[in-house]
Amino acid sequence: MPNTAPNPLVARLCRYVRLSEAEQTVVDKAVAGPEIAVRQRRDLIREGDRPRGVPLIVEGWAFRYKTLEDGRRQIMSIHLPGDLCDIHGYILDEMDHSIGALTPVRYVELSPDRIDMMTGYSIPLTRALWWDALTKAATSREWIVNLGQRDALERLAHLFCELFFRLRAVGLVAGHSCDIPLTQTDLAETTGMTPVHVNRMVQELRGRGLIRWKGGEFEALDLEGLCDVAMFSPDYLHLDQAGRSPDHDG
Amino acid sequence: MPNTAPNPLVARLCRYVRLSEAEQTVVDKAVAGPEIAVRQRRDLIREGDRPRGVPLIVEGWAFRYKTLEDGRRQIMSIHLPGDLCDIHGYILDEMDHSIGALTPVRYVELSPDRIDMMTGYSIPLTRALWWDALTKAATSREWIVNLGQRDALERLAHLFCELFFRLRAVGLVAGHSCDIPLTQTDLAETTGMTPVHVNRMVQELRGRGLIRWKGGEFEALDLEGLCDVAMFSPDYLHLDQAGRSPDHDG
DNA sequence: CAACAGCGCTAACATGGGTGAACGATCCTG
DNA sequence: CAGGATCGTTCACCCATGTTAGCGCTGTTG
Repeated sequence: MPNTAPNPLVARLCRYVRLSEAEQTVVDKAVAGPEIAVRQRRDLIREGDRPRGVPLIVEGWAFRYKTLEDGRRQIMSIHLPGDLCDIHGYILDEMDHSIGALTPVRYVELSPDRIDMMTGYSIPLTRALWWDALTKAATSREWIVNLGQRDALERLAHLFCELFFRLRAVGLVAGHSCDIPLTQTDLAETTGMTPVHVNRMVQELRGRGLIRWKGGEFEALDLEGLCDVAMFSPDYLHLDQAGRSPDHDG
Repeated sequence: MPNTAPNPLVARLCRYVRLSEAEQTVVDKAVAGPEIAVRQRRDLIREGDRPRGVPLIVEGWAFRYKTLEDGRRQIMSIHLPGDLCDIHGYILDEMDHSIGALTPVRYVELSPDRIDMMTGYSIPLTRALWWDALTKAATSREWIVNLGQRDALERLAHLFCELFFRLRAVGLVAGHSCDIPLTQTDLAETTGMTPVHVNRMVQELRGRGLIRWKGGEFEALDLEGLCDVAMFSPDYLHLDQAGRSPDHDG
């Protein structure tokens, strides 16, 4: 089958390390497999399930979340196209949280042996996969800082910044605009506030002329200003090419 | 040199997987090396430094933290004896946060090649190391849930529960007691509240007869009650032997 | 077309937790 | 022994954020 669309995992790993033809082929083979489609608001995997393999998001937005006994829910991470969800997570017996689809999602499930095929293949490939895992760990730590130290406005601004930079790194930003298909309730469950307060803070960011956001269409009117409010620095994303041209989708 | 004290990393990995004599020897060799002592409140590594190797905590408590421009500080994780700090973190060019010593700390720094020696040695060993890394990732996610969804009392109770279970798993609990050598300011920087409010919440937990905590000596007077308040479930720690006898100190 | 659900938005009110300041106890140090 | 630092503790006050309720728009479905 002809590979018209570029393999999103190859693209991701090339951000970290220069991969040889042979290495790229290995990754291609690992990713070759049936794409699975999940409808919006359905789960890819549920807490308590035995993990089957490692989801690689091909299209759409997914998220990890955990629900407390009394129904409160926290979104613990957001996964964009090209994101590998917890490589090696399959060795645990049981999921301690769920992964759901924020939008319609298409993903490939990499089986353990395909993962092993990649991780064992060569030093650069191993390194690239590790780099990816470390970046995710760093992001998760940054969310802890966000929730622990920043106030509501800063927190929201920070999340917008992170999403913007991550989307840009995978070519999903055109000019200063991108899709952010989250509801205000999603943002609330991500930033640990109520939907009502998210609304107040969104209005504030709009009022300051920092963002436009309507019907899922997001525009960073003043990216620098937004970063300032958030005290955002993209270091933790370890984007090699953080400064590269945003409209690089050719 | 005779190994009187058992290798803490071997002990840790044996929690996850049964290791052969040969595998244990490999781990022993990887850990063999000079112990480094850090004084209380000093840093093991600072943000911006190039990581040298992977610290393995032998004794004492360490913590990762990040400081915002305006001085606010968040503790992102706590490392107890036997904890390996971010295996493979050395492949990043630069630390995006710091690691400090809460108490006097003794640690060994595993060089990259020693890490590689272990990770490549055998399937069970690789798996054990992964298991450990995954557990840390899960803990980090749980902290996100804690900060995002639980209120101050629950958050504090949850932290005490986590520390208690983790200490118990490494044999540092006797009966229902253990050392928790944190100041209330440390707890504040961990749970995202002010020291004043930490104090109020500690009093509340004491008042309910759930804990005793004085001069660093902690006692879980009513562990079940504490877990209830916190909505704590130890699942995410993936302790094989969560229920084992607490006073198992040889 | 009617009914309904999801979403953004607003308003009035309630409260959890922050703020700033102070005091005593303990410990270290000169 | 005096002075200073650190830590736990308390208090009075106030603000950021939660709570509850409701409105209107839009899209979906029978």
